[in-house]
Amino acid sequence: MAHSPELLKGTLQTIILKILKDHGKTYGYEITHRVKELSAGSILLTEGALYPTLHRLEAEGLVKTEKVLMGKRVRKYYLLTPEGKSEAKDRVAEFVDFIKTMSTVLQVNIA
Amino acid sequence: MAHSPELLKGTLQTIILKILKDHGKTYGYEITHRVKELSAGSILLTEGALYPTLHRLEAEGLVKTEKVLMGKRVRKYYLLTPEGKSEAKDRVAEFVDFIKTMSTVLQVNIA
DNA sequence: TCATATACCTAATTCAATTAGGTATTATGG
DNA sequence: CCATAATACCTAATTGAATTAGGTATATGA
Repeated sequence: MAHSPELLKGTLQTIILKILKDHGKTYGYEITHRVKELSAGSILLTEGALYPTLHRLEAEGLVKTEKVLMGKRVRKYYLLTPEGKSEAKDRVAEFVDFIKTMSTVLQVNIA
Repeated sequence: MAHSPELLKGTLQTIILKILKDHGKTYGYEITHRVKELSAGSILLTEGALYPTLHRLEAEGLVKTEKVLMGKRVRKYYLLTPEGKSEAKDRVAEFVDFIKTMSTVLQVNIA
């Protein structure tokens, strides 16, 4: 079911950037649920990992935020900046490249 | 050329176990060169990463060592224990599973 | 009313990997 | 013949992303 968390390291930013690119503005809690759904439950992005990563991406200028009042609760949407969009594309391409290399090194067929 | 080192995190043990499984007994310096060659220069496994990992695998009982005297120099071969062989298989399978999941999440085709 | 879900967050810790060395032997080009 | 590169082992200190383990508050369904 769930993957070894070791392998997930280094992929969190890529996942989040891609989610934001495909889905447009998304709030934090929603991101964890989208990842869980897309991965059929095998990638469980905890909030302790999510929020620091989002804040890091924001500090790097790759995402920006919009606060929306929902009843008495403030919901914070995250969305890509233009640089974020470009970076999302690059990171995904890099990941594809990486798994191609790894497939060769590990001598496995990805079909 | 070289990949973002972030993505490599968590894959080092898998790479090393697979090299030892395919190649049989191999010494440390040789492992770095095999990985570099197999990856066409895009995975540069430094010795600072390699040796601690090999020692960790040894402590976990997945690899054992054989010292061979080459002239005045001691060469230390690393080879899989039976548990290491089994673990190598499992780790590679896990990695394949992981990239399948990631392909879905990132919506990319691996061909 | 009480647990569960929603929704944001952070502080402390962990631990693999990076950086930056150290030591010594063996080949090789000028 | 000598200096440099290549071979070959290693470790200590640091980094930094992720994990663990919380905290706060609102909304909802049984």
